[in-house]
Amino acid sequence: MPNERTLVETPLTDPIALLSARLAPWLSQRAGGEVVDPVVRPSDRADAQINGALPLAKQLGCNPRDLATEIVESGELADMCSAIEVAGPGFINVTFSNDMINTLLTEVANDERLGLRQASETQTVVIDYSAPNVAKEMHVGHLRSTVIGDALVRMYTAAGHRVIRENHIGDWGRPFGMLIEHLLDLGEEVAASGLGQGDLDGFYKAANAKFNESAEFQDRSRQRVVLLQSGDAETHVLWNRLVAMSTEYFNTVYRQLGVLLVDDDLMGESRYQPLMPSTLERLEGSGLMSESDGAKVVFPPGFTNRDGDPLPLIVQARTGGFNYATSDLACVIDRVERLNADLMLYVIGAPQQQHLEMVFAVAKMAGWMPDGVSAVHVAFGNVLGDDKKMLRSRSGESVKLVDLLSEAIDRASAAVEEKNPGLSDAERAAVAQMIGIGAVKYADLSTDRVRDYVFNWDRMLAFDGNTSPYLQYAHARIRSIFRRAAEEQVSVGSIVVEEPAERALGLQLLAYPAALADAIGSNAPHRLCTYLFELAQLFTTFYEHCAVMKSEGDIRGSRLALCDLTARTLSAGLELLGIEAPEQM
RNA sequence: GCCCCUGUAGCUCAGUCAGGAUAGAGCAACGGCUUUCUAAUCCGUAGCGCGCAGGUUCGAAUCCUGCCGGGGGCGCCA
Repeated sequence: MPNERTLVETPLTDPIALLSARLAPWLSQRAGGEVVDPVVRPSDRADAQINGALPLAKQLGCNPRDLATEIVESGELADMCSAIEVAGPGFINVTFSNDMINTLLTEVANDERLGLRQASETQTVVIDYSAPNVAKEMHVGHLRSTVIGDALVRMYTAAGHRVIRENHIGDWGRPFGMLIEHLLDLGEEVAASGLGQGDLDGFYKAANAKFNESAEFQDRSRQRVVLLQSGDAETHVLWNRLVAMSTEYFNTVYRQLGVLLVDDDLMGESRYQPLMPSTLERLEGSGLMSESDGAKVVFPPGFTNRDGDPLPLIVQARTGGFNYATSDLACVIDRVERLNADLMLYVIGAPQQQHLEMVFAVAKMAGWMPDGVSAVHVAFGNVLGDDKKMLRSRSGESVKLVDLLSEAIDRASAAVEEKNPGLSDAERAAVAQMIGIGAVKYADLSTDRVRDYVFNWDRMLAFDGNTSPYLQYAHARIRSIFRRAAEEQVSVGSIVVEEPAERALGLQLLAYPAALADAIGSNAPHRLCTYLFELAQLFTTFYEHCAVMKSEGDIRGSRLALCDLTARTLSAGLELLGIEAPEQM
């Protein structure tokens, strides 16, 4: 797996990274040539603390306080700091000089990329996400995959990688026999008015009910599956209709949600069917495959079943059919050999963990994932209701994603109308869309994805706390300042931090690339959320304490520049999360 | 039975990957600031010792072991 450093280039404008880079050679020399991590961390006692003296002193067998003192007295860091002192058992507390902060901020303010550097080694990153099923409703589980995957796509792209989106839709398999037969029974006109209008659940349930009730329908369905798999032309036309109607519907959801997925990203299960025989042949040739209970299987080491016996990955059922393990293996081959993937992310629910681990293990054993190529299961937990159980509608069914999104927009619209009645209908609609969708996405992205989270309208739409509206509001306020600045014909000047609130805001602005690196390194968008929330908090503190337009001259120019950089950082960060930043709200 | 994830203030969550100095935020509670650059804000008070018990370490929410609660997975569906 490529390490964090190759995924995100070390920023040249982050004081902590600069401090670390400055200190590392000195420490290394002191340690006799070994590579030493200075262990520089943000601190609440100063701007940063250097902890590296403690472990190094232990290694060298000297007193940690003396070593820390030695570091301070070396003068190595003198030009970066306005204060530097040894504390406690050997910590070094560092206060960055305002000169350095101003220089770095000026550099970032003049940089369209806000200090982010292009990766020196571009990786090809394949991201598998969303994956709804044809003729089935999208629900909150798809929300998570779609929203998290979309954020990762944007983040990796921003870091300078080549990102390939893969929407592995469920467009193949046994249910398609009954779905096609049901389509025929209804007639295409009627089916289109159902599926095309987004009544996927109704269609699927009706087909399923018929399947359970009618032996005759079951027969037809089974025969239809055979026809589909054997490539019967008429059947394929019908199948294509089903897929087309569903993907059209998915696209309306994607547009509503504001994610990047388009038709070119569709890479459904059906696409891997032709690759499966050769996948099996290659497995056979590798000598890994064996037979068990009539099925063709591979036993990756380390997996056991209930009885403690080795657990197989079944690649061909007793009946001769392929299954999702075969398909997923073919998929790995395709991504590595056709797409040249260096890194494959699977944004799929946590229950699939063992399955994916087994697939990855087998792919490695077979040599399909050579050194330098890696696959990561980006797992996520469930969306819960207030009762801490899986989110359900009042009638006890899973919640349709479209209903959820339109409710979000309705609620946002009502809030906007109350808070800012001056907006025109069109403006309100646009803002409500940004706020409602942003709130839903941010609620999903802002907690550690492996945990379940509780879905709560009031909390996610609140204008304070760690929410999307709070961040959007901070942005809108800045834009408001600039509307006024334009009227008064004043513009940004050069940044000179003076007040504590200005300084704190400035330091946070410089930490943007590091925050992205952190988020990418663990495929954790919530880390970016945390950063942006802190940024918004520091901005509002600054906003309260440092009047911008009421100040004058260089101070006003500097504050405007800080405002501008903050707005750009908020907007860019939100964009990486797939959330829009309104000009007013 | 085995394996995986999870357990931090009343509530919702950061912090665990890379161990550091009195454990953080938001909400709710309480108390302040307002003829505002959008108060959809800001300032302050109070509240947790991190599921439990051991261990490693100069130092543990963070690493290790065991146990407990919650969720999930464990052969021919995907």
